[in-house]
Amino acid sequence: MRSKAGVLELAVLGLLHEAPMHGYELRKRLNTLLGMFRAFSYGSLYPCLKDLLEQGLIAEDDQEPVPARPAGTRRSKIVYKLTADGKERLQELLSEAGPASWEDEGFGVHFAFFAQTRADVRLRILEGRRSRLEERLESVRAALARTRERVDNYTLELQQHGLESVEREVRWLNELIGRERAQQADEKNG
Amino acid sequence: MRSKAGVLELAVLGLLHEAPMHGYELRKRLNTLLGMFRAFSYGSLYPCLKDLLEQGLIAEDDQEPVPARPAGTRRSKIVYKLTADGKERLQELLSEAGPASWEDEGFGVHFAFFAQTRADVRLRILEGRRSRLEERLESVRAALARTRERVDNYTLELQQHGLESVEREVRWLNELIGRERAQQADEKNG
DNA sequence: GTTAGCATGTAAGGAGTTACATGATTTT
DNA sequence: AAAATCATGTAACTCCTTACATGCTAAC
Repeated sequence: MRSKAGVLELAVLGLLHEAPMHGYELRKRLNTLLGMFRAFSYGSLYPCLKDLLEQGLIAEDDQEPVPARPAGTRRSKIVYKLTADGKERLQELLSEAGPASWEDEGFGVHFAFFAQTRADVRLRILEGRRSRLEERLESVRAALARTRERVDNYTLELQQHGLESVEREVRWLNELIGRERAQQADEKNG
Repeated sequence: MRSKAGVLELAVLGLLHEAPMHGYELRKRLNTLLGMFRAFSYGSLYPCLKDLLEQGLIAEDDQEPVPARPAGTRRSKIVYKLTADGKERLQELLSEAGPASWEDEGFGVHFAFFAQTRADVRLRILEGRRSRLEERLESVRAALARTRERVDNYTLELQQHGLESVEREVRWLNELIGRERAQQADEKNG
């Protein structure tokens, strides 16, 4: 019966785990963190915060540097922090190495919090994404081989560029997977 | 008062302009055409076809090779073709060089139909996308310079990879723009 | 003292997905 | 004759956006 299982939830919990923050700041950090991959608007962030608050995963952080404030005055900043439940939920989200973590929508966000993710989960996510991309490559290459001649130059150019982009990401993943494996081997020996 | 102004409308009209087709085939062609960029499900395609039919932009193509069919039997394939209004609408969509044509969601689809697009519109779309990406590069580079030290390796790796991907697309656009310009110059001379 | 940016929020809606439901046709 | 895949469609829902509404605070 849990709602809002989207990327935003993870992103917000992950960022608040690093440091308490208010909504406006959160959104900016979010959009620089995810830079090229995603951008969120206030219209989705604030409802999400409201929801997380109701679920008890985050709470208002009242440790303000200037506590003396006329009663009844609405403070203009609302700083949020993770609750114990929120930390637990974050760990749960960071532990799942399933489609949600390697499909296009989720991969960037999951990767962004790899520093807080267990090594074995990291590896499975990277491998999951790689095989997802390889599936895609194969199906597009097959389609290209089938329709080779009967397609205009722009369409071809687009497919070629798409293909190369994905091939590039696969090479990147290969390197990361290699590093992760080496690191795991180091830890076993050490 | 026009609805469904999404990418699907353009994609469907564009594909039907090349040849009449039924929904199932349309979806497959769509997903190989856009390959790496997008994928649509039947749940969005069929409602879209219904909508286009109601708007009179497409019509059922009854020129079947086997016209003799027991009356009352629902034929299992429904082949659609563009109407005159549909062709007009397609031209309208292909002529607009605005944000819809160079933002992430729309660019791939617009590019895919460049063969049917006027040369000046093509150029403006390519330039629009390039400056959009350059804006993004600048803001991410600025963010990177600001937060350089206080960020973990994975986050850095992600941002770096994102940056390089976009830089690569910019180079690709540069090449395409160069080609378009050369082609236009050729046409002026002859 | 007014513009620009900080800060929070809501209502309406867009564009798509998933899951379901059904039946025809082809392949094994 | 069973299984796969072709083919069409709907209902409920998700996640997010846009546009709006409001007020505070810093800089020029």
